[in-house]
Amino acid sequence: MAPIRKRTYSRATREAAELLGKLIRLGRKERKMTGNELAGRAGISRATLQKIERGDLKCEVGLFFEVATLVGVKLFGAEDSQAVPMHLGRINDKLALLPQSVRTSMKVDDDF
Amino acid sequence: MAPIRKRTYSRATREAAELLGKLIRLGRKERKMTGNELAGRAGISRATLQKIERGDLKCEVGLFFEVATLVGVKLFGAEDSQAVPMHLGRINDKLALLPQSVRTSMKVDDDF
DNA sequence: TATGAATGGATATTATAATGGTCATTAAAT
DNA sequence: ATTTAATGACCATTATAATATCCATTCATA
Repeated sequence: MAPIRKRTYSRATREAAELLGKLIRLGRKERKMTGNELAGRAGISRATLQKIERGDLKCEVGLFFEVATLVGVKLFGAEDSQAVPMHLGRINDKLALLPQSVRTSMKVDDDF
Repeated sequence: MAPIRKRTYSRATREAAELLGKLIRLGRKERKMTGNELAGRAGISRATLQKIERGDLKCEVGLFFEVATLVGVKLFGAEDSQAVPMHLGRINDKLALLPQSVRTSMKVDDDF
């Protein structure tokens, strides 16, 4: 009955999702696809596609990305299909160098 | 009991989420934050943060973006804070020019 | 202008994500 | 080497996203 959970999102988050949603809608229209067509291809309902194009933050990230991919929206400025895998490789390297566990140095015991 | 719904995602989608997740983990470690700290700041559970950093496609896009923002991961190659709003403006302009409704021209009646 | 496709929005139901808790393992700092 | 925070993983519960379906409206075409 009572709304138990209320989330807030930063402006950056809201605008990023709104942008992605509109890029998707733009891509869809450029390809002359209807909402039903795109939803069908993505394997989702038209209602969900509408939420995505509206930038609804509650939708699955997987659905956002899947639909974006279907209409040719490049994620992470991925010019070609190998950009993301390549970027992934570099990130893995950087992560491997970092300490595995972050430890906040418990005490600044500098009075020795 | 029986798994009713099974979704598949394209490779591009999976890799994009994996990349974003790792960028988040990298950003977190660079800032020397623990999982609990970041989860707390984002207002989510540690378990959910772990899913996000793993690139779990089932998580909310809003949570992905919120956490990314918190650790300084730039979405859509947004160098500064005004890049996304500016991009948004341009997209709105392009959308305004397009026909509001996509109509698959019923018949290719080109024998006139 | 008429007409039907396309869209926008709402709702009840169903599938599932997020949570909070627990336990085992790892590894940073002493 | 010891200690203990940090992490990784799992599970039952709860909150909620996705669906299906509906109706109203808009608008591209004939």
